[in-house]
Amino acid sequence: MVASKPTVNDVASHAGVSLATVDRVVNGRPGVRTVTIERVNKSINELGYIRDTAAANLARRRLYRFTFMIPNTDSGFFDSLASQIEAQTGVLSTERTALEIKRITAFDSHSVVIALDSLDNKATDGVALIAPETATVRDAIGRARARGIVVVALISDLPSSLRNHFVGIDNRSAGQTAAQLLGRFIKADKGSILLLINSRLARDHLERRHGFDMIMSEHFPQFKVLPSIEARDDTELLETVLPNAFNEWDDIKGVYASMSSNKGLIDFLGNRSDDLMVIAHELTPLSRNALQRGVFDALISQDTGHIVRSAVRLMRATIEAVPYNALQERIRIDIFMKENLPPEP
Amino acid sequence: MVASKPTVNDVASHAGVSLATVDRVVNGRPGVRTVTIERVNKSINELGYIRDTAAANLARRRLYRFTFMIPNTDSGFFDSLASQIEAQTGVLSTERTALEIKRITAFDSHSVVIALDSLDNKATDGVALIAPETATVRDAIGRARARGIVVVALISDLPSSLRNHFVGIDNRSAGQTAAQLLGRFIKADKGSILLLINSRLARDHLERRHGFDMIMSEHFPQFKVLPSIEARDDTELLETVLPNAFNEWDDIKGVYASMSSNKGLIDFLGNRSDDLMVIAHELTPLSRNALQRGVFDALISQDTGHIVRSAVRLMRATIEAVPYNALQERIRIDIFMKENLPPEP
DNA sequence: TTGAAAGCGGTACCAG
DNA sequence: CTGGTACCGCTTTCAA
Repeated sequence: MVASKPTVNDVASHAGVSLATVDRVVNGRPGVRTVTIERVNKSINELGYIRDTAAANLARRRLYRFTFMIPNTDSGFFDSLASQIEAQTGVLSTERTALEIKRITAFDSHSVVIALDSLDNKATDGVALIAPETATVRDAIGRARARGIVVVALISDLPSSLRNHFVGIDNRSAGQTAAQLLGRFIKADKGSILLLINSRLARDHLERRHGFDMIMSEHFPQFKVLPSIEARDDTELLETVLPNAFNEWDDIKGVYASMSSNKGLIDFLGNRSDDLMVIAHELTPLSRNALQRGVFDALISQDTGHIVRSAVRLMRATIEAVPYNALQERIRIDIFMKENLPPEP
Repeated sequence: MVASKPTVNDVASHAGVSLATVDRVVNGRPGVRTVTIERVNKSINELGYIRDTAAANLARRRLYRFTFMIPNTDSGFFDSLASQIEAQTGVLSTERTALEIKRITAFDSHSVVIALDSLDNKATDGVALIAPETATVRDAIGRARARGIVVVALISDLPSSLRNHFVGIDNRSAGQTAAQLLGRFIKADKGSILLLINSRLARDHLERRHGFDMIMSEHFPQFKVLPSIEARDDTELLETVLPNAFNEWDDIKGVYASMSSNKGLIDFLGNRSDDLMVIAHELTPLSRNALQRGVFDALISQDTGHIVRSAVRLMRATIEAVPYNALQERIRIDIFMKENLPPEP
């Protein structure tokens, strides 16, 4: 009964013009008189025409080629990100989008710069990047963009060069969330809190620390937050650094591990049995297991599937110069406890 | 350089058959000799063909009409669900799917039965249902299905009639999560905990209570969980019931509000100032505000957008008789605190 | 049991 | 500036 959606054909006949002209107007292509444009737009409004993007993509047959640059660190989180990218590859091939993964050396601007400069703008339309915020990286991003490659920041923001082109959680809020949970979980009425980060160059970890400190000093002044330990996702490094910390400070009641590889920490904590409260980041097979065994008390996480899909949408929107609602696409800060863990993939 | 994805045409010529035959095989339609089927499948595998669903839908031009039956209770949660359905309507019109909302009387099987029986199977392909688990509802679901209408349960499972056709959170886990949070948040070393539910007929609330009790007795035996109060999303009822409860039990240290309308509870708590810990369900404008003001300490929630999209995918998959990965589509149990609230919509 | 051909809603090239 | 038309990848009559 309900007339089906109007198509370009309906608009064309209603406006008394040809298909081609309607197409020109709809896609804002040049070569149409203003009066004609107005006539077509009038018909579009009157008929309530909405473009069928699926059909458009089919006809257009444009292929988007995107590269994801992921640190090659031994981290379940980046592995999960990579596997999500692979998982999306199948789905996206239907949407004329091809994804490629390039592993770069972690915490190394130079590696990022080389990877970025070697990008062929004939074979790559966009790149999603996890990188430290340094001057050389910023310059390389500028060069890639000058060659017409769209660049977005993943996980860790690069506001100096990629304003509004960031896909990831609000890390300050993540740090605040961790602080609130940890502060409430710790039963003792005083003590120290240990904070582990990847690297002082990583903006995401700095932001988390800021958020964490803010809540701690405001709501839990009875706890003392120790200086951050830089762990660099380095399991061996942690093997020496952690015992030292616990020797030096004998009243540690909580740990906030903001880094992306938890192996060293879990190994260390697994051998202890005290009432330490531990909050870590990112849901991975390792951290899931630690949560289930009670080694971790909660996890702050971000959905890697969401991140990948959002990054793709952001790159496409940028290329097509259509709006992208960053607020709406904002990645959630997930809180996981043993009880609300999602099923294993 | 990379040859583009193979199409039905490639498969057809590779297998030495026509387009129509490939289509028959791909879609499992009858009327093809077994040998031919095998030949086509062989080509499909060799070429790595994957069906372009966008093009398929375009050609198929089938329209799916789905109805969502939502309780008409004064609840921000159901409103949010309804607005998500409306929001999806635009997007889905592109995917040849039309959504309709029908508000039914809350907690009333009779209303559900009437709505279900009045569904025209010529105008409706599927219905997503929030309903109590009663015999009359089960029978009405049976009749709708007999008429060829696909039925799925939303939010609250109806396992007796809709095995594997449920979209919502695992409510037992949700109750466990609430218990774990509440138990950890409460600083006192003993006291009572108040539990509020919608209705004893609502399976979701029963499951939450079970999960809650399980964790409480196992990990927090020092707290006493009081009998559930049935609140029926009725603000006025709560106005009398809550003061009574707090008079009768003067050592209440925590509240777990499992119902979907929090208005009455917030009004009541807003006038008190004690160290009560409160965990409620569902992120709505009201509960968001309560969280921000510190009236609530945490929220257990489920993403209404996800639920709507998942329900649509489940109904479509059922109609097309293609597999639906319930595990993969499982709705997350979200935990929100003041610090990790998503931006307002 | 199979194939040819006409679309689905758009896009893009080529003429006029 | 505008129109005609041949596709895009797949489905669906209608005949053979």
